[in-house]
Amino acid sequence: MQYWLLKSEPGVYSFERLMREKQRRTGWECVRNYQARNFMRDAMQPGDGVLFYHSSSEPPGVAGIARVVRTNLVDPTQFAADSEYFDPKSKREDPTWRMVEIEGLTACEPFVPLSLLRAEAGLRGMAVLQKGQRLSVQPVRPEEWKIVLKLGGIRADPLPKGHK
DNA sequence: GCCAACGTTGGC
DNA sequence: GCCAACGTTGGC
Repeated sequence: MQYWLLKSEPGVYSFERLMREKQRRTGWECVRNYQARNFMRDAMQPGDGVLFYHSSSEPPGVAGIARVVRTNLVDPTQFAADSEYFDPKSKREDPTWRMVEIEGLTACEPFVPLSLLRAEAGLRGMAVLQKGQRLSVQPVRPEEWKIVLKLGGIRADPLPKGHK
């Protein structure tokens, strides 16, 4: 079991919106980056933990946590001709873009702003804090997961203890 | 709005 | 396969 950080602009899709979805679930559509695609296709597993990160917002930071429900699903937006995420090169029989389904679990209370993540010694190596890191799907270490939950006031980790 | 960092595109 | 040009991300 592994942990991940997923970025979303709250103006486009927020953690609050996820929590209002039927079953609190949504397909993580519209990712158009190969490295992120590969994580969703090859590495993520049902049951993995997700830090839901709000980017391009004031302030940016972790809004809540979720879990991975299903992985390596076909992103339908690549075939939607009227979508800005339409990919004319993608083939039905071999779709280029994949997604995962996630389920919202718990909001951070309080919200964990980026500035607080930066101030935390134990998070120095966290991917989202590294200069130039723009990837929208990032692996998170178990220690980092634990620290962020603590900062976000989530006392009881809702996910089963991971083991390597 | 700025701009550094990074990814993608396309000519050669 | 190189790499310049261009587009995007995302914090500030």
